[in-house]
Amino acid sequence: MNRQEQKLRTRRSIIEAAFSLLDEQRSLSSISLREVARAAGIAPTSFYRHFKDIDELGLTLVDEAGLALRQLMRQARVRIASGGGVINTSVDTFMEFINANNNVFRLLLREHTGTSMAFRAAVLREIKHFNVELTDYTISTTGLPYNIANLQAEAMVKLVFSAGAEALDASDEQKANVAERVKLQLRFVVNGALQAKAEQTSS
Amino acid sequence: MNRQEQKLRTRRSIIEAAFSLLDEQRSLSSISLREVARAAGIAPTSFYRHFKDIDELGLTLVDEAGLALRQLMRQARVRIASGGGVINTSVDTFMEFINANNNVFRLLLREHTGTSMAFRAAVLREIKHFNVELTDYTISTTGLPYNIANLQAEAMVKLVFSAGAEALDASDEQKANVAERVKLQLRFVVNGALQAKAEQTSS
DNA sequence: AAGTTCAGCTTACATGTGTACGCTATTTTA
DNA sequence: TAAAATAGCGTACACATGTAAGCTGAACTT
Repeated sequence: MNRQEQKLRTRRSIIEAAFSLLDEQRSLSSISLREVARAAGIAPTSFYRHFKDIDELGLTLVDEAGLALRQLMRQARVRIASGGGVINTSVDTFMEFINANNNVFRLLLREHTGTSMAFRAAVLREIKHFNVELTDYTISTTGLPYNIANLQAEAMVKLVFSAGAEALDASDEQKANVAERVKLQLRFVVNGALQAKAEQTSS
Repeated sequence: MNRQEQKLRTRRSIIEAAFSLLDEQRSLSSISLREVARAAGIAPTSFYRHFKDIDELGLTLVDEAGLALRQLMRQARVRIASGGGVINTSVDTFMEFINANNNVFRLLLREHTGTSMAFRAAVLREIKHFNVELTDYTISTTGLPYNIANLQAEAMVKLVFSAGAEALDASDEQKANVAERVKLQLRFVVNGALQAKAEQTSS
């Protein structure tokens, strides 16, 4: 077996091990190097062959989580194109993601308000992607002026993420309920923004 | 000096010490008993004379933070009564609170998505207070039906808390900007909810 | 074939942790 | 005033942590 290949494989298993440790009771700052090494099946000191720090691993995890989220976005856009309503499709896609990638979303949520400035910044970067994309989309489909579209997009992302947070701890029925509610709330925002545009242009 | 009184005083200094440790890099789960004891100026083992656990201290802190938040709410209501606009006054009051009680709000924000189920539940209870109060207020002032008022209130609380999170890390100018933006977003929500009512009653 | 590289290992150490145990000094009770 | 209660302390122990140092064997290079 190739040496480079083997190294990558081990690196992968470290990352997977770390994700598996990030259940509802652990955050990045609370998992120890030794613990990760143990779960990955390597000696503690071998960890350093792959990451300088445990923080470097953390940043890698945030990046991976962000990547997964961006893939989700793309998927949502495809589904929207084939009809079904923007809000409905987006929220449903998002909720499916949370269900399927529990720990991935939990990581983002937790580190968003976590203790590491670097992690917070990394998560914010990912959220900003969402905002930019949604702003652009809104402008191109509704013709809202930039400032209003941007405010609307930001509010929507915040509401969806908050709903996602609720859904993480919730039962299946509760999850459905959360999804329903956030859809209605998103409609409030959309309609409010439209109204704001009407007022702005008529003045 | 009274013995009971002295005990309370020490208990206070433990709590204060803990709050002082909860800066932007520390969460409840990352502060150690010994650290708190050190900061409070007592021996590690003396801690147990006041709290069974470090978790028990944590719950106390969340409760205290919640109390501070409820006092804030009352203050906002007073200021609203003397004019100035509900949204404006509420957001301004909230932002002042965050500025003045940095670590207190940070605690709530962090533990809201933290690693301890008990802490999360405790924070949720505090947020629910906000929702209930705001829902009642909305019904009594606008006559919105319960379901709509409730959705609106929930969305508003979420947006304000999210804005608070942003403000925590922000400079003064940025803070002002965040406040401006969230006010506009709240207006979106309010107007959207009003519109939803119009549609619901006309059907 | 000989030499070099390097992923992963074992061993080791200093440091921080939670908490059990028992003592002391002071307040409180009787 | 004598006895009981108790806030706070010092000592002690078992444990987990990060990481330094050096070794080994297999994969690569020449």
